[in-house]
Amino acid sequence: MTPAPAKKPAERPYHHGDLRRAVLTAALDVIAADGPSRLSLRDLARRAGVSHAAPAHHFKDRTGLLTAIAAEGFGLLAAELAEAEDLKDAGVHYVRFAREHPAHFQVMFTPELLRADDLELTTARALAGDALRGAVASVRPDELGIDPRLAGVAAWSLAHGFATLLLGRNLDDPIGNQDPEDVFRTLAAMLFRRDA
Amino acid sequence: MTPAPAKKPAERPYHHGDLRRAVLTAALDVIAADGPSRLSLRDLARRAGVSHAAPAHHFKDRTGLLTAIAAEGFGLLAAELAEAEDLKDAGVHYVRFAREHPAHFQVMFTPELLRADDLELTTARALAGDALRGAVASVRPDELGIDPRLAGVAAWSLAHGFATLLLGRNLDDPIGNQDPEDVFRTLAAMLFRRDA
DNA sequence: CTCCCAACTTGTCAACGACTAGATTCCGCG
DNA sequence: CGCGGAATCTAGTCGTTGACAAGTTGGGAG
Repeated sequence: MTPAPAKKPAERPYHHGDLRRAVLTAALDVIAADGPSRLSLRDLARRAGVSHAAPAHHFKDRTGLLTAIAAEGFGLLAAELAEAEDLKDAGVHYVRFAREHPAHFQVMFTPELLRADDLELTTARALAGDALRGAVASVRPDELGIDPRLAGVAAWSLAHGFATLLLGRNLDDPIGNQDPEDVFRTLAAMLFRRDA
Repeated sequence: MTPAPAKKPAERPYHHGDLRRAVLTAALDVIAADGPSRLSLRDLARRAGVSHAAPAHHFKDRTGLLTAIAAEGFGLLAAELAEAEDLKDAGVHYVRFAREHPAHFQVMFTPELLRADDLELTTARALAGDALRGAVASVRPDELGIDPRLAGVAAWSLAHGFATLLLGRNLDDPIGNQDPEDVFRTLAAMLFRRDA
């Protein structure tokens, strides 16, 4: 039997074709523009040209939609971190991810919007966690001189804080129009410089 | 006809007394427990024992309430930072503030929930910004060896990221049951250790 | 071809934010 | 003391939303 990948061959008959993806994409637009609070399932349905209850069939409810977005985000983050060459570079990729997927990033770290026990979410998050720990392990222990677990927390905190403040437009003044990734490289160098 | 028999010592008079403070406090409870998204003006009114439209008189609308909370938060943060002795200590106080006022902290850095041009908010934020810059200025330039503005960004990013991840319960595994402030002191030491 | 089931629709309900008009109480000022 | 304006709170309403229930459509497996 053909697996029937079910791409979208039709315009918009009774069946939308790929409503799930359409709703996800529209949701990401709304969140990036106005935040998760202004997200409305009915609005997404309108944008997709379907009835007001159609999205619920794919995501159960609002929380389900946001959980799906977070899970997708952790998958994308894991892929991004996998490309990093060392811990400092992982931070750069972390910041890049936040800037390229601001909606995902925002939802991923707003736990009260998510179904914490969702399987897809927890596995995707674990994947991203593995990627981070892998980056930490790539540093020779004598290079940082402290518990590698704390080094991971330090790197994560610095990257997460920088990314969060950046997305919240809190760093516009201090860093002006410099490339954020370059600025972050400087910060990371402060954290991981070897003692002479 | 005398009104209904008084059930409790303080049967609700027509005027609440300090509804503004009561609504603020209740809102902080709700936000700390369930996040700003589950905040409902009508629910707060019920908790305070007033009609569903009463809170709007003090805060105009939902955004007004959240803006008032953020402004109060920046004031509290400025006071907390003013007690710091140096930049590293300012970070410790920043983390302490986030733990002691999680609801304020969350709202302060969720700009899409706030009225950005609100006067009280902008002045309070400026106050906190001054406090942070003051802490940065307390460091002798040769001690960090880089642009002091970037040092401020680094310190803020580290403290903000650590606090954010902490409140989101993302660091439960890595730091176990250690005192978060102690952990942060270690991280800050990484950032600001002098070369050689 | 038939039947099953996922995708989608229509209808409904309670809750909410926002707005309006009106009632009650407080307080400054004469 | 009392008067009048203003602050505070109530009551009613409207449009929107999330969630749910029940019915409809159509594609595809057998």
